[in-house]
Amino acid sequence: MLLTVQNVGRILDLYDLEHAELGPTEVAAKLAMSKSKAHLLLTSMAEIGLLRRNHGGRYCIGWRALSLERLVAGNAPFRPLARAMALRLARHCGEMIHVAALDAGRVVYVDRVPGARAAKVPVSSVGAVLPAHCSGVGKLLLAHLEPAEIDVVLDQHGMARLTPATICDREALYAELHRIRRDGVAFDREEVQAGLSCVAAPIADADGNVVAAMSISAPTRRFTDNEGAYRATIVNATEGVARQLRAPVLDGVPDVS
Amino acid sequence: MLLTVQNVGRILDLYDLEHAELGPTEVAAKLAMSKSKAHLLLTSMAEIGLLRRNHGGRYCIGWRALSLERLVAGNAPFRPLARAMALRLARHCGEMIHVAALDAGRVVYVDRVPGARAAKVPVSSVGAVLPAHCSGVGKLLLAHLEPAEIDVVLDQHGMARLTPATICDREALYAELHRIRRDGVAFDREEVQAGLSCVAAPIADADGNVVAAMSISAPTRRFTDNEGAYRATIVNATEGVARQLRAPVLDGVPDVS
DNA sequence: AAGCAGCGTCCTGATAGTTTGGACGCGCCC
DNA sequence: GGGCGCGTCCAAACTATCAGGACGCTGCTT
Repeated sequence: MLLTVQNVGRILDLYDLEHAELGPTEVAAKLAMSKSKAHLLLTSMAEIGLLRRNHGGRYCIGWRALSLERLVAGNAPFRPLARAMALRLARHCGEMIHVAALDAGRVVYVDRVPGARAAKVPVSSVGAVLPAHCSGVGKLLLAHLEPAEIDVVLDQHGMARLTPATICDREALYAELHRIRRDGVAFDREEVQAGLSCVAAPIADADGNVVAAMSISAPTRRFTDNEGAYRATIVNATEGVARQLRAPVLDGVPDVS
Repeated sequence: MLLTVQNVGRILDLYDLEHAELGPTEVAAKLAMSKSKAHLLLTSMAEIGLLRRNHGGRYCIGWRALSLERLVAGNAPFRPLARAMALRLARHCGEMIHVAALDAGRVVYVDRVPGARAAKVPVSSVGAVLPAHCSGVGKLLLAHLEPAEIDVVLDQHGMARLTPATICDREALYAELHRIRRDGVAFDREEVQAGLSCVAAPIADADGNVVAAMSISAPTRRFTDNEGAYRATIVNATEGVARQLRAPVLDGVPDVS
């Protein structure tokens, strides 16, 4: 691990919706480094377009993020398939559909399709990042990691409490992940957001590796009323996506890879 | 300029729609560095989420790009204003409207709104990156840099020929940029794409700095028929955006910065 | 109005991380 | 089955990075 690259990552970590601009002094204080080092990192990141220099020497995320985002879309074969399926699901059950993947131990929402009567989910716009120990998709993706990997992730990011229902005990989480592996689905009962529940199922690629997860979210009341149906629906949907991923031949056109 | 950060930038530069995956050997060859160094850079970038490790040790753009994209949106005050204006323009004249900014010497398309009869513009989806010496927005943004900066940009990225009309002579470009500064608008007459022309005008922030450009693109035939009207329209539109940027008080609500 | 405090920026020597080249194991193609 | 190419990993040589301080500036206080 190159230390300079690690510092680049730590600086990017500092940015969120409340902190859209940062100066050298602020960065130096938060990361416990010298001001000159912070300044050098910021100017260098600005030169490669990751950051952008504002009036007055403060730095915000650069336009290059837009072009990078464009490159992400193409190289994940599951993404267009999952999106098409999410659209069908949203039309079918009217709820909020999420597609998420694991990135550096955290959950990234890759896609989001609201249904007609979908619940407002404030924390999960596309690109939003959440810890993996809560949320249906998070626990599900975590459950399909190597056991050693799970510990690394938990050590790295901790187990913050988001609601009274969040699982913050490591042994309890182990048990939960075991259940998830056994059942093939993960439930989130108000662990992320009070009043909001969801059920998630895994999307496996052609090699059987879990590369993403899809979920149906709904207000807890409506969710419990339809729990069985939603569970069956999400499992069918993700298995459908996995089937398409396993089948490289579509419409008689052979894969050209 | 931190060398390691520069290398991160050079690796990101290697990715485009045709090269969505790269391995250490490929990177080492293209950047003339040792394979072990390329490998170390790739793994480090993967650890901070900029890249993502595929099956078989190849690396593609990571999910973090999605979350970064989300952070770009908020911190450019002109962006929502320009978008609203672009929507009005597209409805009004029916053509393709672009909003672009300069990033590390290249043009990044920040927004794109197609009108009802808009021409298909294949090269300019949001996040697309183009050299600055061609295209209306590119020349316009270039024209408002410091003269020394212009040379730096041209030295860095060259002046590739995209169509027979592309300006590839440096003196000719200087003259063109001078005209653009004088007239306040930049024309692109098939310099990027045969059959496609556009007119661009600058968006200036409260300090008078040109932070972005907006353009109306159309098939050359229709464009020349409406040239005067389009020019007046885009100038009015960008001045309208600039006026809103200069006025921190909107609807009687004082700015809370 | 002058002084002060805080910020971003830049410079130079001391240091520690980066770079290199090679060796290993693996899968693929011949 | 053998060879080739790839991704991965290791230890020493070296070069870029790091820390501390000084400068100019802006905005605020006294």
